[in-house]
Amino acid sequence: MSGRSLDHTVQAFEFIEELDRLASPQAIIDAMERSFAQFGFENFIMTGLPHPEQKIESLVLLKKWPLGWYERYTRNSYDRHDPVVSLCRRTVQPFEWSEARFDPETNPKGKEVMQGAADFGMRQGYCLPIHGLNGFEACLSMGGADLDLTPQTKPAIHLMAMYAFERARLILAPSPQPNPLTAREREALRWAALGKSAADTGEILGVTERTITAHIGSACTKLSAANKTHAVARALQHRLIEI
Amino acid sequence: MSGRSLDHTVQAFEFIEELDRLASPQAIIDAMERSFAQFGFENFIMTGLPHPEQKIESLVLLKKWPLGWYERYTRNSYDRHDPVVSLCRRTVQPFEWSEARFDPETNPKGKEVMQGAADFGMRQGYCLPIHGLNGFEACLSMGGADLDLTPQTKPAIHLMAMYAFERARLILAPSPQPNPLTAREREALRWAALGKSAADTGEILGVTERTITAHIGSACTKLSAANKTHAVARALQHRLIEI
DNA sequence: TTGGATATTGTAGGAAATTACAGGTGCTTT
DNA sequence: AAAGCACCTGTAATTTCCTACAATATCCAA
Repeated sequence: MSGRSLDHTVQAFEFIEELDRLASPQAIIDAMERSFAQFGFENFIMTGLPHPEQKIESLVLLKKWPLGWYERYTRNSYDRHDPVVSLCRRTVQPFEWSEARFDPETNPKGKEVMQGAADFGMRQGYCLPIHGLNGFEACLSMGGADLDLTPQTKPAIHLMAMYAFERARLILAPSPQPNPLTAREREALRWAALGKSAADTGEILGVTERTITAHIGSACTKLSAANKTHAVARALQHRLIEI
Repeated sequence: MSGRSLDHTVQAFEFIEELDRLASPQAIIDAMERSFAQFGFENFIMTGLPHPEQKIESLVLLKKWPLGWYERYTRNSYDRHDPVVSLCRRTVQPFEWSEARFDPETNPKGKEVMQGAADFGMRQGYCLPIHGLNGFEACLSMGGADLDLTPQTKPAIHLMAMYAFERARLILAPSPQPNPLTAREREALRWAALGKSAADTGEILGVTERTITAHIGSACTKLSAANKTHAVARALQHRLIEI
């Protein structure tokens, strides 16, 4: 192992040790800024990936990101066309932005997004997808003009990014919003997701079919769902039920 | 950082570099045996987590595991009661076996499993859960009599375990199964997940309601789903559709 | 060229879901 | 005590879904 790689290695573990002592988002940003700079990263953003009805702005945990680019990105909802976001949803392994292929036919804005990032000084990038349980999706995406990405440095970056994300998540852990569904509504949806009819579920739970129908209807209202299938999809998406 | 931690750090990255050159499962086992020994691990097993109808034996990727314990474990289907397996399904972060709590009331065999492992020389253990994209669940579980688990060594073990798993997965399971659904079936399910009726979707896709019904029916057959809601839930769970 | 997969559409009957209207019980908070 | 919420149930009309039986067209690979 070369001396330079060894440096990275040691600094990666020192960064992780340091993380445990950081108590504020800004402290994490500062530490990341210092430690990721050795690999050429000038910017980074840590964010959840939005559902269709969500905006990415509401899911950003922390960032050091070109302001102009961030504004243009959010204004144009580029996350819906970003090849990096798309690949992020489809893999659990970290990847270089350049590996995020896209079809210009079906996604004409893909090129626009990648070019925009380059215009703001991020010609290269590295992205760590985060997949939690039940479909929680997030990422730590890092960019720069000239990166030091080699088979030696990538694992170090990977490790640093993972622990940085976990630390930020711990600190910023959004106050857990209470589940809007009642226990019965969740049960009714859960059995529906498993293919049971209202009559089936009623038998399982020892109530009438009519009661289950009422619970499903109530859940549909709360979830702004058009029907049972829609409600189940939304409940799964938002991890309100587990199957 | 202490000298001892530095050793671990360097060896972790050397292990990862070495992995890329390993082409057989046995070579991975040998390398893991050498590299994990420094942390006190004498045994390890890399395995998928079984669904209710599966046996864990069919999902083991590779192992260096006490044979007597493996036989007793599989014979008694201990994986259905193992607190480590249970926690593995519920978290994405690595954990010590001792962190896997269980309620003796609802899971009387939990104690039996943990004691059994200890009897075979594994009084302590560390487990890395693996959660893939299609609801795929796996883990790399490692055990020993006296482990060196500290805030310094854990990230190194974590990194080594991740890359060892990924390498083994590459060698042993090179071809992920293609999406069993056709493009039309996915479209039909996607619109259903968004709350559209068959008639709605037919209008959107420019075909008749009957055609959408046929696609949904076909998807139900392929997914062994009882109805549309069930099919959508399964498709979401296995990430066959994106909404 | 021929078989297989995919996509498409039809009819028809029964099952299930959705909605509207209406009401009762039990528990907790104000 | 009153109000609010979760939970439970009923009838009835309407919509949507599911399935069984059939059939045609296209594309692609053996």
